[in-house]
Amino acid sequence: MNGHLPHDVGAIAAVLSGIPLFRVLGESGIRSTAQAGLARRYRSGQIIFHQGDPGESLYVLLDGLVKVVFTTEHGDEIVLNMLGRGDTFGEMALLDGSPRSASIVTARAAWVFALPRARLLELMREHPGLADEFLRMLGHMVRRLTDQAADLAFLDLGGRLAKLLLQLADKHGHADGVVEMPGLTQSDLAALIGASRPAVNRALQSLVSRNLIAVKGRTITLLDVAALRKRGGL
Amino acid sequence: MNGHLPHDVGAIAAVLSGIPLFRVLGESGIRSTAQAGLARRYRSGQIIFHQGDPGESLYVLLDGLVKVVFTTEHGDEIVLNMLGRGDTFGEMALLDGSPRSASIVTARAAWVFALPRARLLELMREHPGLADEFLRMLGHMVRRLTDQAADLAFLDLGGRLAKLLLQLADKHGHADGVVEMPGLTQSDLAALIGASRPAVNRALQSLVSRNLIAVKGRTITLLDVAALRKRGGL
DNA sequence: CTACGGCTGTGTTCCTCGTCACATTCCAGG
DNA sequence: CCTGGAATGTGACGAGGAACACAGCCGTAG
Repeated sequence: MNGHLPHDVGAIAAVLSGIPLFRVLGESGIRSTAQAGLARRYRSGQIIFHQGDPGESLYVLLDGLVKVVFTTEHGDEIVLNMLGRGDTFGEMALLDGSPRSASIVTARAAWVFALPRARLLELMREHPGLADEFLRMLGHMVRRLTDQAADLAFLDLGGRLAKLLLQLADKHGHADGVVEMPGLTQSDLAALIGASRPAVNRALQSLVSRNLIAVKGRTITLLDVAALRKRGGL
Repeated sequence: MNGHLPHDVGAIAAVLSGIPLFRVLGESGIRSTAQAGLARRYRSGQIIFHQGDPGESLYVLLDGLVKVVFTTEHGDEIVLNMLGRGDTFGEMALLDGSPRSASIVTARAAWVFALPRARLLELMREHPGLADEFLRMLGHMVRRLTDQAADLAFLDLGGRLAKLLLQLADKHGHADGVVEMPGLTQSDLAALIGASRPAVNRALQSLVSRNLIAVKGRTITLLDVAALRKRGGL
């Protein structure tokens, strides 16, 4: 959140051009896209959209961190993914016109770019390669979800937690092995691996006691990546 | 498997035209597609392709029943889906060029149509609407998988089984509520809901004892759909 | 500075379900 | 009509983790 104005087109275009999905649009396409959408800022803990809403925009997370939350009919929540700078969300409801399949909640302050559906469809007509990129992206999503299902079926809680920490460090970590996460509570970790909060706490303690990780406040440092990988079934 | 010759183009075209994905090709497109691919027959228990193989074809299940099997590095297997007449498989590896993400195993004799990648790409160039259909299909797949993940996280074994039976009856059932499945053992049911085989057996017995279902050999009849839906968290 | 609300750390209890072990039934092929 | 291998039905046992309950902690807002 480097002090950019909400609608600094240059800054928006800069982020967009770092995303494979938009790269196919070329320099000029990216610039006009940046102008065709709307950028907004959100404080931590806000809801960008709700599961069940009609889907009228594609979103790009220009900066910040958000949770993808799926809620069952009974109010149970599972966090499907954490998204960071450069990630997109809201594609699914757009592409097939169905309601939003999950909610998006900011885990810390976020800067978000929204591209209206109509403009996206135009872009897809002008740039046939864009559809291919979406196919690739959805394909990747399908693979991630099948992995997640397999993990839930075959890994115990400790294994899922170890794997999660490795993934978080890989995707959102700062220096090597440091997972800093303002806005990510142990309850969130629990919702990410389908477990109860106390159980996650105990699993973390167990990893600490074996010197696989160190926990200080809300920052987790991975001390023994090899052992964690083993614990996570890799 | 109504005695059609393996390469009966008319019969193939008939099945293809019942599939939304191909409907956008129009009558003539379907016919030429039917001729551009290869139909094969498989016995029960055969493997159509292996997870990890390169993906060189899109498949359409003209008739029969197949399992989509995902195998972990340790050899544990989860059945991601059962596919029947008119379902397609093998899209994913095709669309992004990555290896097959799961194996396909016939659960009973099957008649399968394979369309080579090159021909599919041609079709997508000629018919831009085809990409949209794939996007819709993948979107649907993503939704199914998130549901499955939520089920694994929040439903107990009995609930997952009840839900599974309802889905199987809905998709592959004969008359109302009858799930007949030659080739689907209780081990397969277990692999579909991420549970052990003995546990599935006991859960079935439990449903029988409460008169929610009847089991005779490998045929399951749903007696009390409402109660099953409730048990499955619907 | 103090108070309050959310997060974190732990104990206790109970129940689900995995694992192992076996008996029984079913079916296909000799 | 046997016979063997696979699928099914059950029992016993133990571990993992959910649910509940509560005690320290830590920061933010009065």
